[in-house]
Amino acid sequence: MASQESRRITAADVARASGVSRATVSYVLNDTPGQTIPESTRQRVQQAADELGYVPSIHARALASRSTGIVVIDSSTIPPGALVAGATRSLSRGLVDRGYVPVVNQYTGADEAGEVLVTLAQRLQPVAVVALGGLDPALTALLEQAGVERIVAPSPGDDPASERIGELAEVQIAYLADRGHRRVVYVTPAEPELAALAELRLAGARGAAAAHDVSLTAIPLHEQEHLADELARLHADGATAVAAYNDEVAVGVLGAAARAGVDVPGALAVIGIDDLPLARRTHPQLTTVSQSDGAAQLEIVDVDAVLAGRTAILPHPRPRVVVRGSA
Amino acid sequence: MASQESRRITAADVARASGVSRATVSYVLNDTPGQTIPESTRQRVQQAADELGYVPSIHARALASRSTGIVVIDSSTIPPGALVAGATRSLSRGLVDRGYVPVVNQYTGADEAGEVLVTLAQRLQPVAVVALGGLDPALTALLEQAGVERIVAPSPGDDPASERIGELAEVQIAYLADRGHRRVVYVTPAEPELAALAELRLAGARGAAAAHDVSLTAIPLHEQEHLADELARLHADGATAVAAYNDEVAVGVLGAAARAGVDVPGALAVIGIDDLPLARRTHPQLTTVSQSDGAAQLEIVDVDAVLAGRTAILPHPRPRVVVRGSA
DNA sequence: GCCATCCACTTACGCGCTTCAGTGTGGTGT
DNA sequence: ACACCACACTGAAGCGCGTAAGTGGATGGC
Repeated sequence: MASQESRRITAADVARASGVSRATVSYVLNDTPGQTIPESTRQRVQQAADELGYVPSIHARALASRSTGIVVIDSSTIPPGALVAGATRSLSRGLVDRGYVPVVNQYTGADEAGEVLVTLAQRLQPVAVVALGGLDPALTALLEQAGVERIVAPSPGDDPASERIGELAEVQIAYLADRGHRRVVYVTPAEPELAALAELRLAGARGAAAAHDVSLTAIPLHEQEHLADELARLHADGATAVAAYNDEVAVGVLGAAARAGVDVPGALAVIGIDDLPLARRTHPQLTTVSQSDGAAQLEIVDVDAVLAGRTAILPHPRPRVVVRGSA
Repeated sequence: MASQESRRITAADVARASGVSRATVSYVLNDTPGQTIPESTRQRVQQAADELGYVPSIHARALASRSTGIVVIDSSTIPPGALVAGATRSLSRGLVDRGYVPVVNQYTGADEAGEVLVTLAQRLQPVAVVALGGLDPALTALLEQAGVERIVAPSPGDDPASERIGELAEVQIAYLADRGHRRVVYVTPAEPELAALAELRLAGARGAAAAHDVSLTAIPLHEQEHLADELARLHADGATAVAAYNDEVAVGVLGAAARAGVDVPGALAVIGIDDLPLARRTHPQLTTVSQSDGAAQLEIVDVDAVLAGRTAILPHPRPRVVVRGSA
């Protein structure tokens, strides 16, 4: 069933069409410094390229120049949201305008070790990796080993997302302890693919609980009816607060509490993690731990600065509690 | 400041280490059919590759075999959400396991013409593009022209996501009309990047409203306090139901209603779209329009089938109302 | 008038890989 | 004893490009 298999247009085609050699085509199209090329030739080549719809092969380019022009924008260590989306978008635009090929690696909630990122780096051999959410030293090392020249991350070197996962739970517990809660329930997600992350969070929570002298009970996010019963029981048992694995789980806690008729925050305080847009939409609005400082921070204006590695994108994303109605 | 620039490990290194030729290395590592290679050699090569940490260059591979192994997973035509995230995740996993390099192209709300997708296709020369949200014929043509061999889209040829977007709103309105609601409020998201989609939804809703003789008022998802007031006012004005752009917006509506003391579903029915896990976590639980026959449908199990183009990824996702507590 | 420059190019190599077309060796069939 | 063939490989071409090195011709200086 093979048909006209329209061959890819190469620099050789452009050369033929404009009556010069391939080298000249390359020099013109890349504005190679140190070459003197008259405007007339330049235009002829340019026009031929346009007319033929020539698109250089990044693969051949990568081989020849050992530099791909690919930039991986990694947001795998930071949960999605408007901030990340905005940063990704503006960065992508800027990169495309400069002739780079941006490739994004999204947050999936299941790439603890950054394997996807490393695989991508190994296979695609990007010139740069821009990690919006930070990178731990181990990952950074792996990326360097994979041959990535430029690694751009916020506050390079200091605590990576994987370490912060537990820390966020510590912040929750500390906050609750501070408000006088002594018996708190930790609700983890039911999805098996989040189990590993949940373990990290729980570890952090347990550490903080010990330090602050609060007793901690962990339960998974059951189906609403069941959870409502459980919450009612635990509350009757003396629990006065629940810390949720993240905001989405917290919504489930809020729902179950409402169903059980347990007043939030009066009878039970609830705190999440992530500060998703969702957190502002519940009733009561969700108190939560945010990983980023203020919205504007993430809008990347100076793409060149980012590429030069001079700008930390999310400087010091020190977690902080955003106090709303639920705790 | 150049240092030890650790050279990339190539197939030649593996060949040298295992005492065979580069050709043999290639045959072993790719399981090239039609070659007879004894288990012993196979193992020697494999081991050498492992020990050296050999990672083939997709760029060289692309040049030589005119097939990159890159698969673009495009969700630029379908708004983000847990469904898409899940599908993307499972597809990526499957692809990586099979030696492909998945590259995702996310929804940005600003790529109406699919330029990003086309650019990506042109530069990366993927073997396949998997469009989770469907593709219109023009785009498909452009991709083919860019040399993409396999283009996988749901129910190929028929309505792309952009058409279905409005249809979902029609289902919402039809359901509400059916339950006797005559005055309904449509709540759209506030994010500017969703404006275009919201317009599509609204158009569908308006069409259905006209057909079912219901009057429709559209408002954006304001900040909670404001929305609560507005909802109270609209309810006093005779509105008995609200249809939300999607489940996440619906959560905001539920929150505002609770704040305003408007009973759901007694005084005000609320219906969402997407059937996210979230929909089961609110109180009352959210009645919503599901795009898939049960959540599992979007989890792509058979990656091979997808790659072979034999599977529409979202097979006939006939929207249906999942009735829960809120409407 | 002659060599040095500069200009405007071209030639040719090699990046790391796949793959086609061999090549030598040992075993079978007759 | 010889042809034949499967086996287990190897050699080398070439994918599309960047780029170092070269080439021939027009100027310029002295």
